[in-house]
Amino acid sequence: MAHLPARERREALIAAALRIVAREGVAAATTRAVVAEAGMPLASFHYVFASRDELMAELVQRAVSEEYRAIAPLLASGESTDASLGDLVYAGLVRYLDSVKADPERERGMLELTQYALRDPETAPLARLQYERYTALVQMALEAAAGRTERSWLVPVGEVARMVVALADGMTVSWLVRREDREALALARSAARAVEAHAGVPAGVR
Amino acid sequence: MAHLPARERREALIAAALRIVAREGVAAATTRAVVAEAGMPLASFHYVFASRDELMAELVQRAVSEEYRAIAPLLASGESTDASLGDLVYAGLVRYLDSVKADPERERGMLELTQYALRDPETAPLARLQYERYTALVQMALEAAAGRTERSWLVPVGEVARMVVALADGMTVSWLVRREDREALALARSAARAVEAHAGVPAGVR
DNA sequence: GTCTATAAAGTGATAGAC
DNA sequence: GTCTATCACTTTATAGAC
Repeated sequence: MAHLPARERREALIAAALRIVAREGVAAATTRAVVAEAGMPLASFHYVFASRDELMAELVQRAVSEEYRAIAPLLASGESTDASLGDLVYAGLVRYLDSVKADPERERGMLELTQYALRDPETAPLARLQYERYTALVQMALEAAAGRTERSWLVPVGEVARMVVALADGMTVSWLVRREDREALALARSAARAVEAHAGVPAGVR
Repeated sequence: MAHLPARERREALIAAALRIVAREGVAAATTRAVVAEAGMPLASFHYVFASRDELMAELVQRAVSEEYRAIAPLLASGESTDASLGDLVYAGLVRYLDSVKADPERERGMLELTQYALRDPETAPLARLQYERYTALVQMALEAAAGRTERSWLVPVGEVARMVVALADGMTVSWLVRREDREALALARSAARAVEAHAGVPAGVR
């Protein structure tokens, strides 16, 4: 491991740790397992991290960032201009679900890291803050979707956003537990319709 | 610890372990910590459990049973006969939320145990089965609520039940992360209205 | 700078005294 | 039956050789 810059070592160890967390869980991400995964000697660990806790804090940060990335698809707009508001919400949920299904182990690891964060006083505020950012992101998507379909929200859009985040969370857990694609899609459909029910009609009854 | 029946020892250790899981997390529930919490010598542990894994499997079973108990309030019927379907769903969600708020640490521990179960091939099927039982329980409550208010579900009630379970899960995580009672109640309200949107009106427009 | 070797503490499990 | 004492192993972290 000759002369690898400390910055790169750090990144390599974080990447290795995230792989282990996804594959075997948070508990399995010991310093030894991490350096072995990265192909480094044990001493390299404390050369770039003061402690295992420091690594864990970094992992939590990456996890929330990754989740942020995963929820971003909700923003992506369908091109078809004749889509209803419910269609747009459904498409967003399906896209999010696809990102979960694309790498279930990673998603399960992310959930574990979120729970770990809630136990650690140091990183708990970070988790709370990030949860707010998710909601704000979803809120923007909902506002855009309503604007594009010329409809308006009957309740504060922030509350609708919270419900969508809760639904996405619940949908994720449901799929991770059951692994039933059809059920998950039906759930997304029901959820989309339920969300749409919070929007007012523009002209005639739908 | 003279002559305490093995059955009672077992129960005492399980109770002690659940307290530790709630207070400090799954990782902290070591054999030593558990027997210390129960005020027993270390050897008592392997006197009633073949291994730590056996204890963990037992904890997972208790956890899912406990969650079942927590979701049961959704069944409880309000006495007032003039409540709308949305009111009944809202009341159920609030009652569930109250049970979470009554002991947040316990709830967080239950979530951890559920995640632990998903990693353990031995207990994973149990978690999946129990998830089905939750949904069935909620479905019964939804059918009863619809019957009492003389309304009917526009989509298969099983799908509505899945959505309610997802919402309850998401609501739980949201409150555990944010600890904002007002937000949680608003979320419950939005969720109740969204659920009601899946029911058809009996006669006139509401 | 890099890494082997080891320290110090904690873990699940068990043998064997009473 | 009950529990002290201990084994064999793993963990985080560090000292010190090269």
